[in-house]
Amino acid sequence: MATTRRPTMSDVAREVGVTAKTVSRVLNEEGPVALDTREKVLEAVRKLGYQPNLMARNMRVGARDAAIGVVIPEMGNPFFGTVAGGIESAVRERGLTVIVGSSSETAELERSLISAFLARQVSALMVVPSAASDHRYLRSERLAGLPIVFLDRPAVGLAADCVVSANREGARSGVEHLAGRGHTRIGFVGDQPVTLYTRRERFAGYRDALEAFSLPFDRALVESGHDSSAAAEATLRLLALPDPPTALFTANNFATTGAVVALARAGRKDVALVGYDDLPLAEVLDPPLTVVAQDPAAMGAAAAELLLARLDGTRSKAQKTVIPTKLIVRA
Amino acid sequence: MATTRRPTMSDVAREVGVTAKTVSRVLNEEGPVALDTREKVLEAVRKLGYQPNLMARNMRVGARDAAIGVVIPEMGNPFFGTVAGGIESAVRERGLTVIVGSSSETAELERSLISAFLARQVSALMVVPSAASDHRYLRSERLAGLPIVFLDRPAVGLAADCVVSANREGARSGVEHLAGRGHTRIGFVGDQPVTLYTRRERFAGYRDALEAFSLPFDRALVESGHDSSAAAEATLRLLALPDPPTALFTANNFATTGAVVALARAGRKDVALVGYDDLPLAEVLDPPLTVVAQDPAAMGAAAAELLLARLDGTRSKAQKTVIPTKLIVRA
DNA sequence: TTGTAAGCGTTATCAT
DNA sequence: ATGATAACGCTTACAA
Repeated sequence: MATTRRPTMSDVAREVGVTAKTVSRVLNEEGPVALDTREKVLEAVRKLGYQPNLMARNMRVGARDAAIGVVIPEMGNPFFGTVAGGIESAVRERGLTVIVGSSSETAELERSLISAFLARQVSALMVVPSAASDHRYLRSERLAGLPIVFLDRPAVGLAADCVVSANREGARSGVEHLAGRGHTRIGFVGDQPVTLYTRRERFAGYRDALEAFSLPFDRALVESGHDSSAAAEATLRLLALPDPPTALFTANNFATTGAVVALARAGRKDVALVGYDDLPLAEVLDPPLTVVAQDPAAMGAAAAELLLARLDGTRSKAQKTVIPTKLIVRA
Repeated sequence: MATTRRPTMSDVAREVGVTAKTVSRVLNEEGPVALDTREKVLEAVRKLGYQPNLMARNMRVGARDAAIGVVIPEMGNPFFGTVAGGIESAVRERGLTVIVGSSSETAELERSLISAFLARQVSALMVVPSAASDHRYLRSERLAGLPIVFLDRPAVGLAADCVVSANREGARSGVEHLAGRGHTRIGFVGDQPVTLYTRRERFAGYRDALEAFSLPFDRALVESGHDSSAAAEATLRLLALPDPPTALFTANNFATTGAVVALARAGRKDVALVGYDDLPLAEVLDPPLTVVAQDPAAMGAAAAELLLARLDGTRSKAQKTVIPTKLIVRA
């Protein structure tokens, strides 16, 4: 298999009998070109299957690559997938490409992904930070004018734009819903590690709600688990308590899934449940699941808007956009 | 805000008092370099915050970018998200970056994404083709030795590697499960458009099963819908039939979600349901949901393996890898 | 209307 | 052990 070399602009030029510059003119619709030269060039382009080399172009023009680098913790998580989709569609009409990488929630991978993006001369960065990461090292990039927007969780050690969910208020509304229905022992199943921004905020909202209803805080009612099977086990531990909770608040979609499965297996339809983040099948569960719904697509779109404004030269100080949540009562 | 220029290799060189080439030598650990020159260079790199420009490097080396372009229909669909995640983790240790774009299931967007990837000199392509697309235009790329692997659905008009689910056999096993339990009128709710490869194959499996059980085929029992609300409506149409089905086979995850919701709203626990593709909450539904489970992560990993082999120079003819499904009986 | 020369930030080649 | 020069594929500035 004679692996043929990819044709360059000069190959096209030679084919037609002109200079590379003329081909460049035709392709960029720049300056005057004789009509039949134009025709011939375009035909040669088709014939040779010529594709311009964007890398070379960008380098010469001194522009960055028309791509934005996006770092998310996991691709398989529909929450982050939807966020990434929101970013992409908001950014597409501007001719920007999205490069996505996943950090598996580790600071090392996050940093190495970001380096890879920077080395590729991306025009902007969008990052869902992992729990342990510190973003001081990005200061020089920010100073150099590279737009960076943080998503779902704010940056650490860096004043940068960010778009987050109304975590604390949302969690509070969910827990108050339970308290309002007479529950006094409400369990909390949150993400791991507990230092995660969203986990901390939602936990704070949980405590806010307890306080608002003058309910005592009991550390024994707080459990954690990163994936849904860990959350299921956490749920069982709570149910096995001497003085078990009569209601649960689960602080993210995996936690909710885990708790729903655990309760169903245990046949415990008497335990009330409110989850942070909506689930596709929430309404058909038995009992139907009340949730604090986020709007991941809106988060992605808002982040993209901020980013585009920065790319357009907006120089205002770092902004924090909070996307409201919505309590969907189904029980 | 003095938007400082990003330092180049020559900047580092000037700082130390050497030539760019020497800096290059240090950074690439190539050729002999005096120990203290090395030290000084590395310090200058740190001090200036120098980041090598990958675009320039790749251009000079004549190598393609160490990235693989992945085209999926939708990021928010956990099936494709998980597939993409499988690809990424399989490919990461080789130092390859994944660039993901979504085609929104349209041939135009798919093609323009692929062009964007090619212009960026990606090392390989991985594509979930949209329904209407034709891939003849990629022949020259294949000839030029660019590895291309098709995922979930084969290429059209192009002999290329592909990794697909055992659609026909899987669907057949699911429908046979229903027939085996005595159902003689089994509805089919599939994807739209009906020309979609996976839809056609799973439909063929449905017919295989009917034939195996000597059940008559009734066109009225076949419905379609692309998202879950369309599938819900399709389900209601089936139930409203004069001689309605007593069981349903839903041919993808959205169709399944839609049908589950529709049945629950109608309070129809008597209608049996088997879905293609597993759902996180399948086991806790009432009645529990029996599914034909796919393995999206395995699909991504298998595709990545094929791709890496091609990158390593394997020149065998196009391969088709079929990932088996598993019937999970829960009812 | 088209061509020539130079240069973007790297690395290959050949000197020194 | 290091440097000078050319080159990758393209575009800018200027000339013809």
